[in-house]
Amino acid sequence: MLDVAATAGVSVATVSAAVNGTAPVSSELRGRIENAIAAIGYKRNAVARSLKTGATKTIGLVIADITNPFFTDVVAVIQDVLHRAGYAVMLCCTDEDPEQQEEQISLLLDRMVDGLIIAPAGNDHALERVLQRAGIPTVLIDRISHGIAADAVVLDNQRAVQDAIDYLVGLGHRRIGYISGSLDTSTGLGRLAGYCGALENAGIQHDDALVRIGNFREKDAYNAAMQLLVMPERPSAIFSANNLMVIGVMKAIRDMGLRCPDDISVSSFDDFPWADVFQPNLTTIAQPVQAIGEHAAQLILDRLADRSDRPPRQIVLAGRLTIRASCRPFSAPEAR
Amino acid sequence: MLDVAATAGVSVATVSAAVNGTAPVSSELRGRIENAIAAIGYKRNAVARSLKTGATKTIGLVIADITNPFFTDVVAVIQDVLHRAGYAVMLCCTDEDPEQQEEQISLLLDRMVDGLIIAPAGNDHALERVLQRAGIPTVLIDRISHGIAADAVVLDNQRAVQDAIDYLVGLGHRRIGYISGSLDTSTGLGRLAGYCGALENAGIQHDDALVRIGNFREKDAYNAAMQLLVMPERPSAIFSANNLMVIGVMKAIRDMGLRCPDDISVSSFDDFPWADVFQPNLTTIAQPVQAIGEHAAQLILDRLADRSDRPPRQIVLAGRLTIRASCRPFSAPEAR
DNA sequence: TGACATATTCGAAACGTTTAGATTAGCTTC
DNA sequence: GAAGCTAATCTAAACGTTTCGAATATGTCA
Repeated sequence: MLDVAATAGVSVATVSAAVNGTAPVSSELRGRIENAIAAIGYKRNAVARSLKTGATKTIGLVIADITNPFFTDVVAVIQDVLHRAGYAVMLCCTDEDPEQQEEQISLLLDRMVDGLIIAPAGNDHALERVLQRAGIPTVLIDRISHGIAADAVVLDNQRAVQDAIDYLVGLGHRRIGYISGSLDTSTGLGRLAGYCGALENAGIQHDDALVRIGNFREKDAYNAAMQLLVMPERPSAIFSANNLMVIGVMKAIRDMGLRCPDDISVSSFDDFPWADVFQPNLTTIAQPVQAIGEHAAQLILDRLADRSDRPPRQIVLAGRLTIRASCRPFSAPEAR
Repeated sequence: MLDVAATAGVSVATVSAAVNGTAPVSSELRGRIENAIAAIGYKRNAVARSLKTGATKTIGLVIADITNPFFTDVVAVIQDVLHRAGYAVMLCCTDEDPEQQEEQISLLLDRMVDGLIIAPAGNDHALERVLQRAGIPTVLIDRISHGIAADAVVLDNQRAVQDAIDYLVGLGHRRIGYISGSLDTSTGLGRLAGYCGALENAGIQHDDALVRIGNFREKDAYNAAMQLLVMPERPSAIFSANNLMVIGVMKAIRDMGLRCPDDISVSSFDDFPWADVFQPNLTTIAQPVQAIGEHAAQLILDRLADRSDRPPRQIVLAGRLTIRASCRPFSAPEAR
């Protein structure tokens, strides 16, 4: 900028004013400055700018797993909206590990991000303290962390799972296996509550043995499903609490020599773009990823715009049960 | 940091030395400083640090589409390696649009990233100039851009596709449809060359009408496949040049009332984690995503470590044809 | 013509670090 | 005991911006 000022024969203050349009500059000087900029190939140094202004125009985005299509779908729309608003996005993954989460958030805070969008892993109170201290706008997505009073956009997980289980019950299923996500997350908890609620409504006795923890991971879900499938009286249907886990469930079913939906019905949280064209065509709960992303981005932009301390807003969206062909009416097992 | 220095009763230089370990500090002062840091809750300001040192410890990562599982797999391992080395990653998406690409790169350059990992969109010479001017270490992944002399890690696309087409030819197929990616990319070109090469080797006359551009996008691929399927003498097999497009191909097949593999064989570039458990079990070319990511990260770290101007290294990896059940031996159409 | 408002432009002090070079203190060594 | 080292610490100048208040120029009005 000094070089520009020198070749244009003006002061740096004027260059700054011209570049940012923060103060009137005569067209004469503006012309000279623009020429100088073009000649030198000057680019404003965002780091120095950030140091002075205290704003990096960057948002930190913390999710569990970049390999999970649900998160990437949401990330894609968040990025889109924020870029349009002049913000860059710094993406970090926690692998569902609270310790890594803290590390990543610390890294983002070091870099002075202006705001944070987080899908919290675990239910650590550490997060609460860290965010308190950071004192920057934060919005929670997908999951909420107990005790953190922040803007959030989440799904009505309980309602959504209840719909799915109701559907299975309606097909006559009574012994329904449930592969749960980590119970350290609000999603894990909420979805399980939906399962339990639906069973209770239907007057079906809850059987602890039918609920297994898959930690939202394919591998863990595979093992969990295996345990379900080797039971003497195995479930006639299995519900998986997310997209990654249902792959594990399907692999377990295959490895046990069973077929879906002939031998066992399967349904899961999160939709797949290919579900319509690959068999079994999975019956899923589709999340409104577009809406989730847009709301999250908008919430953070609002907070960034007016620093007013309006009370946190929680946006709750609904999942949509998408019935395909992976669930069959219950039929008594012939000879197991 | 001044606060820390003040409460510890030392100079900022000493605090800096203690924090960074760049100069010896007596254990006496080190203790006082550590206490002061704990008391105040001091965190080093990375922005100021970057301004002074000229390094942001951040790598820009530019890909086409965060929604594409191939890219996210690669991104995941790159992030992992770079984080371990103390670098943050800033992820940007171009949507295969050279203009957006330039914008995103500009944004990263503004923020003074220390290096760039790019899967270039288009074959613009603009990119070349921009990178030249930026003068920071760059590694290209997945695709190479003509005329850019940079480190790169790519696949032997031609060889890989040739293997797949050889396989189809071996099954007796003669009219093989090809859904191509954008021919502005080296991957689009290389994969098409593999198709053409295999056909030539087999002595099969090339038919332009069998090659359609799907631009690596599901939607475009759907339309492209539709054109193939309404031909009077439609192909008996279709190869899709990436993962997103094969979904479009399958949808087209379904919408035409056909079945895979009964009526038509399908194969594609890029593997799916669920391909083993959903029918038709796709025969695919799996890319070594782990290796791609590790090499890319290592190349950039090497460049960052020694600024030596060693000639660019190009790492070429091999794809692996994974035969499943989506291709059948050719049988003459009965009554089409 | 002098006083005053208005419109531009400029000088210089931040922002929070790093770091080269100066300073000081404490030891050796002759 | 002076000279010379070494080790630890400090002072102060950067890094490239933004921004406040001062300075300058131009025009207007009495």
